[in-house]
Amino acid sequence: VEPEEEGDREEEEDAARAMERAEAGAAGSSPDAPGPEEPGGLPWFHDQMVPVGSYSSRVIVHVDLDCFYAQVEMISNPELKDKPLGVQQKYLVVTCNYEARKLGVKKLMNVRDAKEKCPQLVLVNGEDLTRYREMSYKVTELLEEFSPVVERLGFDENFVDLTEMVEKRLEQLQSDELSVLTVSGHVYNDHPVNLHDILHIRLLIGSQIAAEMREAMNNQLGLTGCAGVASNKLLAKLVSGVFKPNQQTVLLPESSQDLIHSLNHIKEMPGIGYKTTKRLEALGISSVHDLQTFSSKILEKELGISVAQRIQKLSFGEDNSPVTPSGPPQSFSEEDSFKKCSSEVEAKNKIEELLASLLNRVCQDGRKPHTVRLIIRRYSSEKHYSRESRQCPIPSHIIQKLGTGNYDVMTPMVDILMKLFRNMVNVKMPFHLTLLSVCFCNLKALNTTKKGTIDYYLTPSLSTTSRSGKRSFKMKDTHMEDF
DNA sequence: TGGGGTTAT
DNA sequence: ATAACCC
Repeated sequence: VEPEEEGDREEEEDAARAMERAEAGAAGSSPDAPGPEEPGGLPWFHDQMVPVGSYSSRVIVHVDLDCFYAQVEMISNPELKDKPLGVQQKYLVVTCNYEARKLGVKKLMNVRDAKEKCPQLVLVNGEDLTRYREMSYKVTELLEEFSPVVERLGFDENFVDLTEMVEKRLEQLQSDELSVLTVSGHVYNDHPVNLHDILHIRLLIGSQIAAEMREAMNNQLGLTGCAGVASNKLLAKLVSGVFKPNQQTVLLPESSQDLIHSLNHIKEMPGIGYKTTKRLEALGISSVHDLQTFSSKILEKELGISVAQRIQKLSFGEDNSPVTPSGPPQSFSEEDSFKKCSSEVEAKNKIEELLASLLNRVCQDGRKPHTVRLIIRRYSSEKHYSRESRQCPIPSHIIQKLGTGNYDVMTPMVDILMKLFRNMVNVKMPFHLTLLSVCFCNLKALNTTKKGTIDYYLTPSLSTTSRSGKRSFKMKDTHMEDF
């Protein structure tokens, strides 16, 4: 499939053009192409394989667990299994099992509406995410056994780049196995599979790996979910939802335009969120086709070159973003929302609760946070979404004591958080908060400072510039001396 | 709307 | 520190 010229073209490869090349090479029309039954043992496509290190069409799987929180609850308490079950946070049913969905319960439905629709609905409280988080990482770790390149998206979705794994299976494939190669699960739009098309072959192998992943999730963790296999993350994600509970779908390249045009509105395009949708609608853009055909120049002026180019590519089903291994989390946070918090004592109590949970989590993780942040949401009748935050470095003497669980780290941390609080909220004036959140971030693997060694002075992040506070590389944190 | 997460600016 | 995105 490798093009001869095109030396310095950008890595993003047009799926359609890759296809043309693949078809031209793979259709068997070339008179001197070796046949599938070639006695040399090498299947016909081996000479089409892409040289190591060059860009090629990828095989990506998107794995999406079915109603994840509800599944975890049903595993915790099997008596819930055959009942309509909703998971409640505050006055919302954030998710529910399929029994409940059959009876009309929807995600993010008000508890009152849900009970009205479905009086038999069983509700469990899901405000404590601990068990969901733990199960979520078990899933990611299981997938990492297949291939280490796993990117998490929320607690219940993962992308895996299967390209290398597929290449390996392709190399092991015997020519007599090729003719009996079959897809696992659905093919989007029932598009016919062409075993003479190398891209089809690779995606079929991807679909088999996806099936193995779902089997492993079910056998080892007792979880069901969907999977979508395609040539990039956008398409994999879109196609994973086509057949819904506990099924999988592969997208062949010829159907990618059908898939993206199956979206009824650009707001359904992953990567186009609330704000961008509003701005696009203001430009008269509402369908995928509208976005495809809209002037690139004007779009760039309106949204900035970065967003404009990215989302317009998305509208064609193009997405060159890599599957970025998530690894361990970048931050830990705990939040609580409420109708009203209007006194400092009240806030302090809530902050202490959040902090206590966080300290346990951070202790378990082993790494040390070097930054702490306090986030609030103020009451406002109309204004959607507005959070404010203050953050500061955690003093090193506190960081040292974080893992030990022994010394009292609560008191000094609460002091810091309350200073951040008073920096945001004028406690001498009336206030009305509806959310408090504490976040630990800037996590570092402990004790690798090499202090006193020559490395210490040769490592830019450790030497005096970043330690002298005011001359630091980026001065974003509120420093405690400023109070 | 909950209780989380991420990256870019 | 905020704003956008994701679940």
